[in-house]
Amino acid sequence: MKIATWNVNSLKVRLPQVLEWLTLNQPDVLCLQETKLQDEHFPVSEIAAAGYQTIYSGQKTYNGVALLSRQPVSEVFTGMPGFEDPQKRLLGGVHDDVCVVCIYVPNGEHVTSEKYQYKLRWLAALREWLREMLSRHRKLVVLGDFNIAPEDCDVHDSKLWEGKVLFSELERAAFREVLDLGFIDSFRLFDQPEKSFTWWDYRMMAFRRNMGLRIDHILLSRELAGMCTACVIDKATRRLERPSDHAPVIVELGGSVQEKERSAGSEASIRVSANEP
DNA sequence: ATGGCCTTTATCAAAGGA
Repeated sequence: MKIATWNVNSLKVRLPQVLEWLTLNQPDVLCLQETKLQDEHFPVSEIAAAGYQTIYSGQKTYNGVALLSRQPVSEVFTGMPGFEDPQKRLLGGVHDDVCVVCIYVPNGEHVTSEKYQYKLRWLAALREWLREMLSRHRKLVVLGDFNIAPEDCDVHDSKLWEGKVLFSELERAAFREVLDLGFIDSFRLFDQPEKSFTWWDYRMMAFRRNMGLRIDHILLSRELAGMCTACVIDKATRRLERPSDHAPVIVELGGSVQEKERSAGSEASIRVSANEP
């Protein structure tokens, strides 16, 4: 099972890239953020033509999240119960037996901004809600644009970013508190290239100079982490003409013991048949 | 050097993103 997240920075602009990306990567689930579309304008039929069902929660101009999937999603939810928020930043549901939560954490603007306080409130509400979700779903994935670089190695220049929004202590502490509920940062389950990032500013030739941050994440419950066989950042998509400023992140699941044995068995049988005269 | 770019909006300048 392949699950991915991508902040597209306007689905209207990026729709051709999204359709191309689906064809190329064949994910089971793709979560989108910053669709910036009201629900009545969501391109349901174009995405259906590519073989994907959709759930979405959008608004005019800002925010907006969506979940594209091969199989239908059940138990669909939008927003967090008990946290009234006109900004459309969260949705999810159960795909196969995996509960998927797609999030677009507030940016925060600046550490002295009222929007920063909103970001911290939003993250506290997320933590408490996820605590409850974990008690109900052993297979839970929380993915999206967290707008937080968790560690020094997730920032191209940690001295420069010290204390700044996206890397401030309070944001990083909030991220750790979510992990402490029992989530694993899938990207760090594997050896990764040095200076791996998911976002690069459009300005300053930041992408060419790899001046980025790793702020898009895929967090897995322990049970899913045990099945995870890969997590990669799709940097190639950031190189396209007229790109989003974020690159997609992809996890591969299904590495349970049974799955591994099954795939090892089929490889062996292929090898045997290939050796036959 | 405190900007640079991109997207949106009852555009043509300003806000927001990160």
